[in-house]
Amino acid sequence: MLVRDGSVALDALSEHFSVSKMTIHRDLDDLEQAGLLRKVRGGATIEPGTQFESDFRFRERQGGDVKRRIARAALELVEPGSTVIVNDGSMAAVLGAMLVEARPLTVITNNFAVMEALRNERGITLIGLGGTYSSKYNGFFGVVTEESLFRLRADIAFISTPAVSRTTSYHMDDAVVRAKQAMMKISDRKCLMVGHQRFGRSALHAMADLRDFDAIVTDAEPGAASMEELRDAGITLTIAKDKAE
Amino acid sequence: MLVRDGSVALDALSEHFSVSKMTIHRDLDDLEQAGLLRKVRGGATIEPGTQFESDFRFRERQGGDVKRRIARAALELVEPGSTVIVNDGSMAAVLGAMLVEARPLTVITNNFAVMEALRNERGITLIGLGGTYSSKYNGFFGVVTEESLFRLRADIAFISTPAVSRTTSYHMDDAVVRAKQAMMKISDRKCLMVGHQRFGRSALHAMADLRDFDAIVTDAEPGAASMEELRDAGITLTIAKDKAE
DNA sequence: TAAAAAATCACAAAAACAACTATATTCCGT
DNA sequence: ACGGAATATAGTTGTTTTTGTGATTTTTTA
Repeated sequence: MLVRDGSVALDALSEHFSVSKMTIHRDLDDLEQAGLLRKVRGGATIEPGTQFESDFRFRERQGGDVKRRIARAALELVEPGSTVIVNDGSMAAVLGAMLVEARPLTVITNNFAVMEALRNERGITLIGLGGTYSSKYNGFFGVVTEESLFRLRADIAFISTPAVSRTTSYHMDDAVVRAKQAMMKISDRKCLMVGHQRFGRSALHAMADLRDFDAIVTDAEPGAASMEELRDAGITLTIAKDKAE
Repeated sequence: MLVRDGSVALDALSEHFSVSKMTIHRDLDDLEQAGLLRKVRGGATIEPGTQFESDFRFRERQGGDVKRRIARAALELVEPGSTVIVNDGSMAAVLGAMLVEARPLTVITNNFAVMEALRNERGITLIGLGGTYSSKYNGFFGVVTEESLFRLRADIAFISTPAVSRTTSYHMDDAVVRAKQAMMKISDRKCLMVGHQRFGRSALHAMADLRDFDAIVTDAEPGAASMEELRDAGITLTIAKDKAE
């Protein structure tokens, strides 16, 4: 129900499963503990907040068009023969699948969806990053991931983010931040991919300053306030045009 | 009753067949195991659940009979709560899918099929090993894999091999051998899984001496010559019995 | 600020589970 | 065909877990 509608009422759940509200409360508490949803008054939601990021299975279904546009614009930066890093996230997964168009390539990723998509493609050398699997992000994280990264280097890293406030990008999860930072450290060039609605949001952990990126690809101009802040900081956005191609 | 009504109450079944509720419980457990229904509090239903679709019980059916038998015997060595390593290969993949039965577990693997099977199972902490993906072996290998392993430790490692000659196991691929050896090094106990036809064969690279393993599981006795060599070396095989269970 | 709605708490009740006992059924050698 | 061991099946009892109820507190709304 959450994946379909984004949120549910407690009463609806109680009715649907014919159990008491108390039971629903308790079960939602458990699910919240497990990080699968966020309890709100009167029910539960899967929409992300500052501390909560929704399950990738939900994010995967959202805004496919926007993601495709941004990914396609990002793809322009990839030179055949180079080594590319793709981070976690559903937008990154879309880009990952497109990488076959720039063959031959070496692709480094901790994103399980990208591994699935590229593993049997000829002309793609796939280097998977290990670590502890997170089903929420559908990827690998942790010390193992970071240590593996420091044995490698890449020409360009594609990083995505759920929140950009002023000139800083944020993420609610510590381990995810560290993985992204490690990826940036070992790459000559860095490209940030972010939907225009993600501007003006923030989250618990700061991830990187926008000036650290060589390119910032988005699908449309964010609000005037954000634009001004960016202009002041001398940051230019690459706007992925409507499905020209 | 399920087909007609979609669900049944445990009390109704108990009354209808005039047996105790306990008996109904046990029978429903069996039927659930066989994948015919789903137990819910107070009864059973055939409505599909959310988690239910990726049904491991059916997944296990893929893979030859021999592999299944060896894997099931190997499963006996797994204690709930421990850390298990599963190496590459299709027999290992069959074992990997069975590991849900010994939950909770931490599973370390470079086997892509195992990652696919276990990644969304609750009660399984999946630690994927990174490295260069090999589509031939459907897994990850190379320096990154080995280095990652040395940051970890495990209670038991399940290693498979395509060739055993005298008291040594072999593999044709250098990188695979190194990964397997690294896995053995960081595990308290080691278990070798090998089909009986693989005895009396050899390959380019020596992998390990059979005496290094705490258990060697196979499906049937190999030829008399092999048996004698093993006996002389004081090695005992565990023969996985025919589909007992 | 009071009324209403929702969430929480504490305890009773129901259900599920585990361990053990009893009873039936099958298998085997004679 | 028989007795008896081995095995499978069902029942009992006691424990643990889950759920429901109604009182109580907190939060929201008017």
